[in-house]
This record gives sequence, C-alpha cells and structure tokens, in this order.
Amino acid sequence: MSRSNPRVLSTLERAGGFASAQEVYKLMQREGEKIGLTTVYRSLQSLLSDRIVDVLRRDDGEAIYRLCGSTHHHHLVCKGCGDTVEIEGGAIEKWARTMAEEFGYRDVGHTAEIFGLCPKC
Amino acid sequence: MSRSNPRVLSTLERAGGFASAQEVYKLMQREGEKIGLTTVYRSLQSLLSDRIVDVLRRDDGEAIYRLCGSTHHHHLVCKGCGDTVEIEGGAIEKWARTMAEEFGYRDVGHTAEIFGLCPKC
DNA sequence: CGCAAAATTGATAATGATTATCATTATCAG
DNA sequence: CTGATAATGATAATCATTATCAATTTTGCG
Ligand SMILES: [Mn+2]
Ligand SMILES: [Mn+2]
Ligand SMILES: [Zn+2]
Ligand SMILES: [Zn+2]
Repeated sequence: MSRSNPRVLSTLERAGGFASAQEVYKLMQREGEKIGLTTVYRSLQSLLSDRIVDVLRRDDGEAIYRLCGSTHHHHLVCKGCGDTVEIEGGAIEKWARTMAEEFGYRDVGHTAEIFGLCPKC
Repeated sequence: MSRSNPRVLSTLERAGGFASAQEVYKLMQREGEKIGLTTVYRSLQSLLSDRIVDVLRRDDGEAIYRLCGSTHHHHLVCKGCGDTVEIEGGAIEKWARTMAEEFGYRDVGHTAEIFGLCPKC
C-alpha cells in the first residue's frame, strides 16, 4: 500500500506535542520542505495503523496526532486546555477481556478515554 | 440567544442512545416532522450548553449526542457484522474516577468501547 | 385587539478538514 | 537498461458543520 514518509514523523517529533495534518503540512512548508498535503495525511494514517502515533480529536473535530510511547496506554484529556496525561489501563484490559469472553467475542480490542477539567482549568 | 426545539430532544430520547445531528434530522424527516437541519444543529448546541446532553466524537469525527440522564452503558461491537451488545461498565466507572482523582481532574466523563468478532462471525 | 420588536426558523451558501482520483515520478528487481 | 511497482501530489469530490439572511412566528404592550 503506502509507507509513511519519514520526514512527516520527523516533523511531528519536532512539533513536540499534538499536531494536526494541516499543521504538520504548514510546518513543513515553512521549513522549506517540499511535500504534498496528501502525503502528510497518508503518512499519518500509516503511522497510526502501525501504532507509532496516537490520534485524538480537538473540540472542533480536527484530528490531532502525537508520538506514542511503546506501551499500551490510555488518555486523560483536559476539555479546557487539551492537556493530556498518559495513564495505565490495567482495569480496562481486564474488563474488556471479561466482557468479550462473556459474550463469546474473539480477536478483541478496545478504546477508552477519560476527559475532564485539569487542575489549571 | 436561541432555545432548543423540544421536538429535537424528544427525538433524541426516542433514539435511545447516541445520535448525530444528521441522524436526528433524518429520523424526524422519516417520521413526518417538518424541521430544518439548521434548527436541529442549533437545538443540540443549546442542549449541550445547558448540560442536557453529552457530546462525543465518532471515529470519523462526526459529533454524536446522548441524553445525560439516560442509563449509562457501553458497547461490545462486532467488527464483522456490526452487531452490538450493551454491557455494564462498573469497572470502567471506577477506573475513570480513580484516575481523574489521581491527577486532580474535575467534571469527568469517559468513553469506552470493546470491539471484536462475535460468535457468528 | 393591533402592531411592532424580538425570537425562531430554515433554505441556501460558505467553510474546512478529509478522502478519492489519477497522471506523473521515483524506486527496485532482474 | 527496462518493465513493474510503489510513492507522490495536484486536483476534484465529499460531507459535516457553520454563517447568512430573509421570512415567519411569538411576545409584550398600548
Ligand atoms: Mn487498554
Ligand atoms: Mn462508563
Ligand atoms: Zn486544562
Ligand atoms: Zn459479528
């Protein structure tokens, strides 16, 4: 299919935190990199399916990406400022396995996210 | 500035779980209700700011709404046929509260979903 | 009741992110 | 080198959401 363009990953690293496809694209343009918006979208999708990056949604619905730690984890996201904490999800993992087994589901995965207002907000 | 059209809330109630603005609109059309898409969007926004409904995002970014008070539950979804089971989330609720408290987050909500292959698939 | 101000409505257009096309270009195996 | 295959990116299409704005309904008061 298609591989991720390494310059996209490098740019996302340099960005530090979360960045949208549009933002990564503009960043690369500003730094004189010659790349197409399509390639940025494709690369981020590829990084996502390879679990190299995480994706979240801004309040306006725009998808934002960030480098992901290697271990499986979940997020505690601030509704106010978007600040994010990576948290451990042992209880969730067990819950997902238990529920799946109870209803005979196989090949099971899950999503879980907590959102609220951080201490600063 | 503008109030929620009560028929929108009534339709969201009847829908049972989550529904997007587009879905609420189509539902009302199918049932012969005369209403504009704009009013549906406006009403859901109003219900949101009045804390009558919660909003979440689908994977594709579409905003979905649900009644705040309705019985809270989670879903076990089949990746093959789309069949869905509503499941208890007690373990999740506790996990969410614990994590939020640990990091000082207030006004906390969460999302959680399990997906896999159902016995038939 | 009249009637004008204010609120609601909804058709329509505009916005903006994301995705689909598809021809061009780069890369690779033999 | 050469044909095949993969990557690229300009462009157009999609689609949810939001902005406009004129028409309609409701409200409040003499
Ligand atoms: Mn997990
Ligand atoms: Mn829950
Ligand atoms: Zn915050
Ligand atoms: Zn199934």
